[in-house]
Amino acid sequence: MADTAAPDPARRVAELRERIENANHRYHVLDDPDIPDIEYDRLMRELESLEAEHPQLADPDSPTRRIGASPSRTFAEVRHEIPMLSLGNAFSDDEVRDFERRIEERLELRDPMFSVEPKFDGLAISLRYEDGAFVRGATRGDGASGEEVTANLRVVKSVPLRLRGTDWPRVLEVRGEIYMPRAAFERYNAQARDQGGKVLANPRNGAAGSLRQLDPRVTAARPLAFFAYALGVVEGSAMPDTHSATLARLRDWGFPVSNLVETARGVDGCLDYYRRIGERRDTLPFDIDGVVYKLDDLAGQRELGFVGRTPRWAIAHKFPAQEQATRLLAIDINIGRTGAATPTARLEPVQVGGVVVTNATLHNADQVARLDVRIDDTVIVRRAGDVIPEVVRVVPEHRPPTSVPWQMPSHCPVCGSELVREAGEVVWRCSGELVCPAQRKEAVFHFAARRAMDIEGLGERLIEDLCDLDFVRSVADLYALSLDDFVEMKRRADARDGTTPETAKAGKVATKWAENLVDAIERSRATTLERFLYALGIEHVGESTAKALATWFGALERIRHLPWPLLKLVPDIGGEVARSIGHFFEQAGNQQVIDDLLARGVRLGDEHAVSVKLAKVLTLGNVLENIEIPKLTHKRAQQLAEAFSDAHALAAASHEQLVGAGLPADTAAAMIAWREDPANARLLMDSIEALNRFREMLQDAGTAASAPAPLDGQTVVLTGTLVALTREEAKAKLEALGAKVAGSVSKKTRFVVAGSEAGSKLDKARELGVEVWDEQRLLAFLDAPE
DNA sequence: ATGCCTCGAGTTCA
DNA sequence: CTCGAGGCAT
Repeated sequence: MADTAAPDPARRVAELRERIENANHRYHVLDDPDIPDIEYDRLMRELESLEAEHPQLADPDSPTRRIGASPSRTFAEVRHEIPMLSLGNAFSDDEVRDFERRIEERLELRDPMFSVEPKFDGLAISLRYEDGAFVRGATRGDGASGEEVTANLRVVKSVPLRLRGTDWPRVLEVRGEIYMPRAAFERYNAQARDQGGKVLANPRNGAAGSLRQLDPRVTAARPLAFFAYALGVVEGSAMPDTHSATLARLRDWGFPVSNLVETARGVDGCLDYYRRIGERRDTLPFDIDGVVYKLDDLAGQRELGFVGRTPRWAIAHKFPAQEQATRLLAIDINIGRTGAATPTARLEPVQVGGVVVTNATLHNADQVARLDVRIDDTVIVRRAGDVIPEVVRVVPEHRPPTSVPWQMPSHCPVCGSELVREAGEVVWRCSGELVCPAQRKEAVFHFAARRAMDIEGLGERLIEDLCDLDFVRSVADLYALSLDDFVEMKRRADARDGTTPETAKAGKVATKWAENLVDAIERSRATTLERFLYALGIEHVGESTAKALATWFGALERIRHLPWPLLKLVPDIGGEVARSIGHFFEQAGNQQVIDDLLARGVRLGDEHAVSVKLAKVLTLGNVLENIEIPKLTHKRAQQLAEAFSDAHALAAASHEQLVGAGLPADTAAAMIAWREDPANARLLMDSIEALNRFREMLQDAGTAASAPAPLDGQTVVLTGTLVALTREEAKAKLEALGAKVAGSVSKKTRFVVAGSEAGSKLDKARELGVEVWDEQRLLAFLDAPE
């Protein structure tokens, strides 16, 4: 059979490629091999040697290339022109019935046909074909954009490199699931164990991890497979009008489509399918976590549309979350940044849904009481729909007779300070504040976080060591650390742990990590007021509040010594938040830390003048109202402010003068009595001084200040997927024009920008009669704001 | 007082 | 991501 003459290498190469791809298709897609492995290997070797002899015949789509190209540095981002969906979940028959009833009502029909399929437990991807050739593959990512993993997908044998047949569209995107068959997973792990390699936790993580390999040759060694189940962009040719026919067409083109896919009529057909698949679940060659029902008729799908990012025409019917019984070994207390004491269950390690679970949060003392979880209990652990393990309940039969209800300890396990609970609050907190090492560590961790000071490389372990070995007592100490300090710290940590110092092994050159850290710390010195305020870790001050403080007051000095009741002048800052900020700045220790940070070179590059927005709310009446003088209502405060042109005169006014200004006698008396307290008198004076100071600044800054931003004070909402801009970019640009970008639509919303696949927010906007813009209009507006 | 809406805080594992 | 609670409008 061998053509020893080999007259035309090009023709032979083409022939070999075709035969090998056919064999691949029969083997990997149809699961029906037509030639023995030995024959396949022989063809492959022949092709390899021909390609080596005749480099001009090389082709990136040759089957020999499936073994993998050389490593790439990182993954590029790929935007999905048509976003990749997430599905709504149903956990009960009733939820499926609701789903079906909604479709029947909206489309006014009975018992529609559904395409029903297993829900593969793998990794969703999108494959792009142009003129029949595979050109790009990407992970689902967040649905709007994912990572470009073309090289890794090329080595997956059931991914066609070229489409079969001829009638395919010019551009075709096929969506589906990459998964690792169970047998292949077992085989891989057995081998890995033998060779002392890394064992994969479960097939799903195996698939996900394999695709994210930077080196496709590693991916090639992992046994991955693919199932197609949906379309993305299609250009240049008509497609069938049902989902099931679409899948059949994909099959013809060479895509693997699971043979468990069926059609079913109405809810009964769906539920029947669910049960049949459920029975077979354990014997299937791959993991599934439920089944998916999709309305088969594509016109009906279009009519139904989306709610948010999930389609109304499809739903995932999940199998019950996997539950496991295990022993609860202990309940530890975790102390967070704010001192919150969170009970955590330490569990006998147990496999739940494929991963080993050893910890599960118990949320708070009330939750522990509700479940009546006790040490040594046998508990049921579940990895609910998503990932995070939770304790569902106790198995009372297995409870040891001597067990006693668990109680929140009275003192912090870390620093020994008392644990206290505010009236009406659920959480217990460590009262140690600055002295509690746990809180200090968390504070440093928060400070260094990406969204705060963004000190790259300063992670949990390092912070732990720095704090434990006393190199860092406050965040300001970070800025006094030298290269030698880091090296010395590492030496002591190694000595403490009895580990062999890497520095000793490799000589003194192994300090690159320390150099990087010193650099990272240096870089973080240049920051913004907003990030700095957030980094301080003041309770109730997250990114959004930090930003508000920064824009309204413009400079740290104006905030850190402000009588805290005045913070309430800023919208969205109320009593609780203002008090918390005040409490923070009242502590000398915190002020010292800020002084140290500034002295050690932290620079707030964006400090600016007070916002003119303050002028509107900065009135004597508002100030009086916000410092909460007893009996002084909003109306009375405004009235009083009208009567006194000189704020200082008001602060010193006698009972008679107050009554003269129109205040009822008892209100005046209450104010005088309140003022007797030196602390209150002081607050009044300080507030008035701050008021006058800001007024002057506002005048100096010039009332001629810039015209108000076009969208000043207006709220806009983004929904759906934008094409030209990312959501972040759009948000930044709108904010630059003075807008506030909110997450949900209300009557106050000025307009909603709706990208493609816009969902419930768009519905809501229409319902409330809020103006809706498309992306074009937004772009035009950003280009030339009116 | 009541009911949205948004923001903050906390959490698991690879 | 989910829950709770703070802020604000009704």
